[in-house]
Order: sequence, then structure tokens, then C-alpha cells
Amino acid sequence: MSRRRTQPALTTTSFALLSHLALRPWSAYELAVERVRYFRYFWARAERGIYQELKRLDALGMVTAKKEYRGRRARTVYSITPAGVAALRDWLESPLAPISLEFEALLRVFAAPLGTVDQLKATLEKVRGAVAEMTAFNDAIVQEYLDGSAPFQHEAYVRTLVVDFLTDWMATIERWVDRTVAEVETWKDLSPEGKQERVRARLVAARSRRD
Amino acid sequence: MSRRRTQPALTTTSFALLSHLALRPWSAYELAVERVRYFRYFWARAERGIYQELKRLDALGMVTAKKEYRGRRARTVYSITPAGVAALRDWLESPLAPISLEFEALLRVFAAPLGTVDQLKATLEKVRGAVAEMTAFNDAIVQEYLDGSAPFQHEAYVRTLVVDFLTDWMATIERWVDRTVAEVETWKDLSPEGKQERVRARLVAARSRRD
DNA sequence: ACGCACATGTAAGCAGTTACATGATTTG
DNA sequence: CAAATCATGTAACTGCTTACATGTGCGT
Repeated sequence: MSRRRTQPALTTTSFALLSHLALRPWSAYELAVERVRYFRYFWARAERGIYQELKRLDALGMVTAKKEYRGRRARTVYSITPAGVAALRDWLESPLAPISLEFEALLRVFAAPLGTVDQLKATLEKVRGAVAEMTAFNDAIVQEYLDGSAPFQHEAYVRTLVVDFLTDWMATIERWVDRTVAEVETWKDLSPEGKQERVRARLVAARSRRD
Repeated sequence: MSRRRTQPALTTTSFALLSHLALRPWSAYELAVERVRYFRYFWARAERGIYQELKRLDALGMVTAKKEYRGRRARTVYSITPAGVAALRDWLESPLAPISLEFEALLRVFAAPLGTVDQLKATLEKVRGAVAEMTAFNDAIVQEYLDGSAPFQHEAYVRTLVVDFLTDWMATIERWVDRTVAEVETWKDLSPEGKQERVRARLVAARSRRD
């Protein structure tokens, strides 16, 4: 007799999948690819996990699975059930998960005085590279919507609200890297001497950038 | 005989703790509070987990624990070891974890056409509230640095680089909410009609905001 | 006397990742 | 005929959260 009830509740990841399935049936493979494409920058999950999650949704009656064949290659096509649609609608009213950011480079800036100026610069350059990749990806999406060639173009009126955010978000990181590299370029070492004077200007500038 | 070697490697969370311990000894409680204060917006972890992580760092020889008493109330004070410092320095050169954002509201925007305009507005208002809290917290930190009253003021020259990012990041979310609420206010329902025309303008504006 | 801040821990569980595993079809 | 892409799954593990649990000391 177990003291805990194991409520196999749906997670936000479940709803991410269900919101795709609400538009049309998808194979697990298609979803893995598409989900990576659309959600990688604000709800990233490993491709592999999607197969498990879909089986779980099937077991919970949120989707139905159907094996299809192309030649002798099988694929499992999932469709949303009325229960799945109902769950999705309920989710739209449920409490919102807190915004969560994991940005290891900021942690390294904190610890930077233990290392070298070159290490700090290298960290910043890695961020620059990562953002460049993100931006290239995002720009391609923007272009698709401008061309009218994006999948689900009829959903563009809501989806571009997301693209709008992402464009700004990436630019925010990029600009921070630029400012910070410019500052660190003037440093010969990581001692506080001669560096504390700029603190006030930096904070005031950040504040005024906001207004 | 197990086939896997369980390498109890240090995680980024370990280094977050070690980077505080590199400055001075801390009690577990102090760290729980301080870490929440400083890292909550770019490397959030549950307070409770810090006690476990510190024990693990102790077992790995990265820190030493010492029981102290104030009256009969005990507290465990942790100090970093030379091995801990060495590990921290190595980390500064190791590969950087990818930037990871979890922003459920964007997922709900994707799924918005299944629900109502009011639900979408409510979601955006929740984000606005969350950002207001973040901003208030951040503003207090900024003020401390300006007053010179922040803990570890001598580290301000690096720490304010982080504060600089955070200020911009929060403003980015806020401005997106403002833009998006303004758009959604003009909507009577969630059909695509009459809404697709603004897509191009939105994408072009986002692009030009960046340059 | 009560409530808040100080102070610490454990056990169970879970969401998600990673490594391992297999095979079919298309394209160059 | 090799490589890329299509296509799917499982077992083990792990980092972290949550619920549960237990006190002390101080201020009002």
C-alpha cells in the first residue's frame, strides 16, 4: 500500500507536443524534427525523449497511435483525441511556470578573477558564436514568414509574436557580449584596480537603456 | 560487477557554490540565501538542494565542513580546499553549457487559437507581473552597487557586468509584453482574419530594432 | 506566548538525458 | 555501394524538486 498517489500529470512538454498535434496528425519522427525547429530556443528537450512522451500521452488517452507503412518502413502517426484537446484548453488557464534562464557564462564572469583575462575573453567569444548560430537560424525563420513559405503560414499572426520576442532576445545577448568584450579589451589583468571607476557609468547606462 | 563507472563529476551547480566559497567560508544556510539572491535569474536551483550539494562537495574533497555553535544552535561552515580552487580554475576553461531558456508563455502563444483572447491577455499579464518582480529585485541590487553598500563591493567591476545583462534582459521581456498586449488589445477573437496583414510589419520592425 | 528568522537534513520520486540498439529507403 | 536521412525504441542513470521532519534563539 503506497502512501503516495502517482498522478501521471501532463507536463508543459506534453502540451508543447499536443499543441502541434492539435493542427494535424504527425509521426513521432516529424514531431521530433519540428519540435526541435520551433521550440529549441524557449523549451528545448532532447529529441529522443519525444518518443517516450508520445507513448505516455497515448497511455493517458490524449492521443491515438496508428502504424503506417511506406514500403516496409513503418512509422507511427499520432492524432490528438477530444480528451487531448480538452486538456490543452485547460492548460491555457493554468498557472504559468516561472521564466527560467540558464546562462553559464554569467556564472563564469562572477568567478573570472580566479582565472585569466584570456579565459574570460574566450568565454565571451563562445557566447558570441552560440548567438550567431541562434540568430542565423532565427533569420531563416523570419525570411520564411516574409516569403509566405513557412509551414502553417495561416498561424503566422500568433507565431510571429514569438519570433518577435526571439529576435529581440538574441539581439540582447549579442549587444551585451559586444559591450562586455569592449570593456574587457581594456583590461590587462583581473585586479580591481582602475576598473571600479566604470561601475557607476555601466549601471547608469543600463538603467537609461531601459527607459 | 557494474559496467558503468559512476564518475561523480562536478556540475555547473557545484561551481556556482565553489565560486562563492572561493571568496570566504560560508555556512550552508548563508549560501542558500545568498545563492538564491545572486543566481536566481540565471542559474536557479531549489534552496533545499544546496545542503545536499555541499555534502557532496565535502565527500569529493572540494570543501571542508566545520560545525560551529552560537549558543547551542549549530551551523555548518564550509571552506574551499586547494583541490576546490583547482577545480574552479579548470572549469573556467571547460566547454560552456548552451544557453537555455524556458518561457512557457511563448508556448501558450503558439496554442492561443485554441483558447480565448482573454486567456491570452491573462497569460501576458502574468508575465508582466513576473517581470515586475524581477525588475524590482534587480533595481535594488543596482542601487546597492551605486551606494557602494553591496556585499563584495570590491568585486563590483565583474559583478556589474552581470547586472548589466540582467537589466537589459528584463527590459527585453517587458517591452515584448507591451508590444504584444498592444497588438492583442485590437483583437476581438482569435481567427486569422484581419490579423495576418500586420505580420510583415512586425517582422520588419523586429529586424530593424536589432540593427 | 507566538511568530519569524535561523539552521539542517533525508527519502521518495520524477522529468529528462545518454548510451545502446536496430533496421529501411533514398540520393549521389 | 556508401552515406545520409528516415524511423523507432529501451534501460540506466542523474540532477533536481518536494514533502516530510526537527529543532534554536530572538524580538515583541
